[in-house]
Amino acid sequence: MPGINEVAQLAGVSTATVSRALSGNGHVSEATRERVHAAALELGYVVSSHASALATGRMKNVGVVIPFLNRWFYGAVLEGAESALLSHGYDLTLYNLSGGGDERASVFEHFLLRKRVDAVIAIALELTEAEVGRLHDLGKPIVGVGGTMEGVPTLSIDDIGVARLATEHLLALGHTVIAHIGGNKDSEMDFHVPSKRRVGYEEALVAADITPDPELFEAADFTLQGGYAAAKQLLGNPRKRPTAVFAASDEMAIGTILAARDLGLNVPGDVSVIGVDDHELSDFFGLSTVAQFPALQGRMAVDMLMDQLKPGHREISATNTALPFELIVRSSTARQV
Amino acid sequence: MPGINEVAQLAGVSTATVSRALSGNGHVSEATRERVHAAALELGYVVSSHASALATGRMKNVGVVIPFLNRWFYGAVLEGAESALLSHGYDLTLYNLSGGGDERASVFEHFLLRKRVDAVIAIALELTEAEVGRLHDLGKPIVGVGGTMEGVPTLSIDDIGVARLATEHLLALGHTVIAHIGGNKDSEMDFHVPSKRRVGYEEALVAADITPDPELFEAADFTLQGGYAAAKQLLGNPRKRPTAVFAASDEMAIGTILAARDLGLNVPGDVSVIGVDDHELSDFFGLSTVAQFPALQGRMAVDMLMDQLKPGHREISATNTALPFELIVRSSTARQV
DNA sequence: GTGAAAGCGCTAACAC
DNA sequence: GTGTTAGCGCTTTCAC
Repeated sequence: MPGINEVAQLAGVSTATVSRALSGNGHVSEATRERVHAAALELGYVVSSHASALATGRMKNVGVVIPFLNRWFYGAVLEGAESALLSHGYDLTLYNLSGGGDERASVFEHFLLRKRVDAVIAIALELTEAEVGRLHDLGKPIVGVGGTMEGVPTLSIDDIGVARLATEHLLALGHTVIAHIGGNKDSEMDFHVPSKRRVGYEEALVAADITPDPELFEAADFTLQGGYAAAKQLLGNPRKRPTAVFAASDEMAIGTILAARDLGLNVPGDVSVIGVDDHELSDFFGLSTVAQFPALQGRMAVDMLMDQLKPGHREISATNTALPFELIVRSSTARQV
Repeated sequence: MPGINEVAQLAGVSTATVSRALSGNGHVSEATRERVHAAALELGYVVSSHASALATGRMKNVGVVIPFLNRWFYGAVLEGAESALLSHGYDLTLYNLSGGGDERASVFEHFLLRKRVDAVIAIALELTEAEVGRLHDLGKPIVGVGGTMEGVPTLSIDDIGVARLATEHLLALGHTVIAHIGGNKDSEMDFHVPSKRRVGYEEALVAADITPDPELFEAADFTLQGGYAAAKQLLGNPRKRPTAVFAASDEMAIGTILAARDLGLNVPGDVSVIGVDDHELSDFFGLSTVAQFPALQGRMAVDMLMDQLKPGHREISATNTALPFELIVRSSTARQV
């Protein structure tokens, strides 16, 4: 493993010059620059990141904390963040907090704080004040995605607005008996997403002079299976069958479409279905949905972080930035006749 | 940010003792151990990983290279690897190679080699000899998952055996006209998985004295949509409709089930369907499958790596270890009457 | 434009 | 069991 010394020797310059030539910091004549690069290439030299990190205090590495890895949405956010980070020359150190609570404590105590990362992106995870404080004490910027956090710049979607938009679409089509499949206690994640979506749903109904009916609400766990079971309950009710269903996630909406089929109901003839996400399968199922753009979310988080990591921008404006969303109408929703 | 010096001062010992007490290497009296820990806690001290990495040469960090993030299978492998790594006190630095070819070169040149990682786990990615050589020159162990690689210990499933098992299940149920949905050129990933599965399928047929019929093969891209389209072709053929379909992935198998429904065919009454993976949705669809256990694969890869990272075990036995798989019979396969 | 040298914060011999 | 000290491999003033 060649070190900077070997390169310096081969190029006939000092290690300082090698450092300058390779990092681009400081002035080096074009001629020596080339000589150094050639020498480095010949020796297959690569800087030792710890040595340079030790000398500069910068790691070029950001920690990403995320609650799930094998769910489409989170995978997509992660993918967006990873490629953005890579293009900025940063590594991404992954911390998956799907396990229990002590795993979380351990990640914070033993990993994030070891100054191995320059900054942290928290996805769909609400950090405690203590966690935020600890990180900030160490001078590490944080960006949150998926909800707001005191003292932390965040990126989050207007979940109430998303739900209202979906519900309004159904209302505009003439539906009045609109059911909602939302979250249960377990899926009431860190930012109360399920609750907010239910609020948006109810707001839209009220705005249309319809009183929300608790019987038209079913809780599920945001999975296809859960949506299927919930939809069976809703659509199987002979007394009060909804003509439309707004599911808080596309996976649950797809479960709803499948349940409708199994009950002999036609979508959208007998029942309209709309979800949230624009899941990779939504197009296949012709599901109308309110798209959020997870990969974009990951990329935006990285951009925000890069701003904060720039030497100048020291004052963090700990505000929330709204994430875009968009109604996509496919064939699962139709006018109520 | 307190350093080891402050802790040493507060505890009234030398920095060496602090290091020993905190890392557990070397002997320290119980009394001072406690004093040091108390001091560290009071100051909120955490070791600087770069400083210790520079001093020891160990980073406690492994790089994971993976081709996809938002596909269930890969997410699950990653999840298994992440939690195993965490429990060994290692960080996981993620490199997603879903992008183009230059992204791959860049990851190797600029990231993996910066000695930020102690080792590399390559998932479903066949490293070139040059890549392996470069890594080994730097003294970094590698473990491969999903296929074999010259000079690298690997973990991989017997794809031919998997396919044979699935096909034999169908044969044993009395099916003789068995179609196969395999991969297309694009999905012919690094280890020729689709080709191997097709070979296994054909071997099983031949062993049962059935001549593989090219007309009963359709290529798809391993997605649900792709499987659906392929199945439509196969099951829509009025002249030679198969009574069973073996899909090379569960997602394609689920697509097949959906296609059968849309064609008015009953599964398993009219057509039996079997896949590979044991995808999270397979149980819901009653899909018979040959399970592979992605999270376990991730964990096993980490275990192999830890063995190699142990001081003693310097000689790498670059052999392949077979991964377990298992037939799971659900309701999508039945006796051909 | 380039070199010399002083660290960055820790660990690991080596003494005691 | 504990302290002293010499690096680990870079970056970055400060001279020249």
